[in-house]
Amino acid sequence: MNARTQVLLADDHAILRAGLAMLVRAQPDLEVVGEAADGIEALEKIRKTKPDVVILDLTMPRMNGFDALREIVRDIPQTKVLVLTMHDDPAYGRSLLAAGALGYVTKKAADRELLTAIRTVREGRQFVDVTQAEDMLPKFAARLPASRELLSQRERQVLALLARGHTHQEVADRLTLSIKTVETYLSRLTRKLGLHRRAELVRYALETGILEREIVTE
Amino acid sequence: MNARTQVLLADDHAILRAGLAMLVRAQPDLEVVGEAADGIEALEKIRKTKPDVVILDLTMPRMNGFDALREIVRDIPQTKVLVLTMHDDPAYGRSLLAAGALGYVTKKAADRELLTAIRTVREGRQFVDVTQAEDMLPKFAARLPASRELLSQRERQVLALLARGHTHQEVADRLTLSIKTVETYLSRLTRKLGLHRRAELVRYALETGILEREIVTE
DNA sequence: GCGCGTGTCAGGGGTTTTCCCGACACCCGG
DNA sequence: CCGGGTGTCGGGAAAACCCCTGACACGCGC
Repeated sequence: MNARTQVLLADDHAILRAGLAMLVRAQPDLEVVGEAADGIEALEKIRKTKPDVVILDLTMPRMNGFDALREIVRDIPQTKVLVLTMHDDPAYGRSLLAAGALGYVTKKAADRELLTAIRTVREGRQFVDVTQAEDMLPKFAARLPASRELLSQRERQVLALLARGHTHQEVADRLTLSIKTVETYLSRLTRKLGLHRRAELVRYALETGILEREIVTE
Repeated sequence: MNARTQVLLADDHAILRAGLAMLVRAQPDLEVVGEAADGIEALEKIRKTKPDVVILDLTMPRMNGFDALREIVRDIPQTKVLVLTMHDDPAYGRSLLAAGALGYVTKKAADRELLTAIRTVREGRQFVDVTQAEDMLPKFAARLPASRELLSQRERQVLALLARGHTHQEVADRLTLSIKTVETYLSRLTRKLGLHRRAELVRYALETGILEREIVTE
């Protein structure tokens, strides 16, 4: 069984994908079996090609990487997920592993590190970017119970747009909603999170990555 | 004069750099003469190698791409700057061109597009990512004349706090200013940047790293 | 099948924020 | 020594936000 490890690339940045593809193809033990520019496309191709490893970006249109991750873990468990993100928040990485990702590498990492990560998760072992792994694995055991279901998808969208500085009306327009609906979401958000000042909501969005990865393409 | 076009890559994501490097090296008319992971390193290497084109990311540690851009334009004008950003805000692109960048390509663009951009700016011609270029170039003519230090320290502080969702009053309290003073800064910001909607200012802050790096401890 | 959470919308009114004018003093460079 | 950029502040009006009350439909779980 010395077939090459099949890798699928999912990232909305075509340039990055092209680079990754060249990098991976240059390895004798790896091959690229597909690319995807968003979560939905990634899921389709994963179902079709059943790659050994998928390199998954989190910020993607249509379906973000986080949701894609959950579906992959549930439906195609034989495909190992290596998350490649731009952010380097250890707390964030933890919830990724909790959600079923096997590896976590930031785009700041060196390319050899990414290759090592691919080979590690291929074996079913966890790999975490050493540059910020130090305090992550220990704490990992004491994971938070699924508390990120706190907010609904729609609420996260609204929060993301709000955090980006949009007015209620702009959010409503973007989501094709009434401003009143948006304000309902906002009031639910403040109630759920116990955060009443705008800056607190923005901070929450920044810290949880909602602002970065909740893409609203409409 | 058929020497290869010398390209320097400045981006804090090593993986992306590696990919870009392979992509560029695969071109017969281009070569990579250096890489940099932050703005300061980029400036050093540009001064040393005087590349024809620098591919410049905006979000970088130590010195962000925007500041680097201004220094390059001022000190090493023979090096053409092609900005490679993750975001796709046309309004933002305009201020990049105003600040002296010759090109503007998002990471979502295809790799061929990036190569075209490199070859275009090499000739001294402007290149703007076609995917969102439509309304940009016309408006560009009506830009403010390139002032060098675009934003003052104080203006950046105010912008950072605003982008974090603070109200004018909160910003004023944090900086121990009158709310009226804060509002003057804001109006100057909008005038300087040509960005009038709040969301545009927030995005500008996110992209230039002002939001993340402008620490206000007071 | 009855809640509960979600998604959607509305009215109204008080409060806050933001926006657009103007103002003045300082420093620095041409 | 004068003009531009900056740092500082005000007044007043328009816009946005906040809050509360109410409504209805849908899906999902127990």
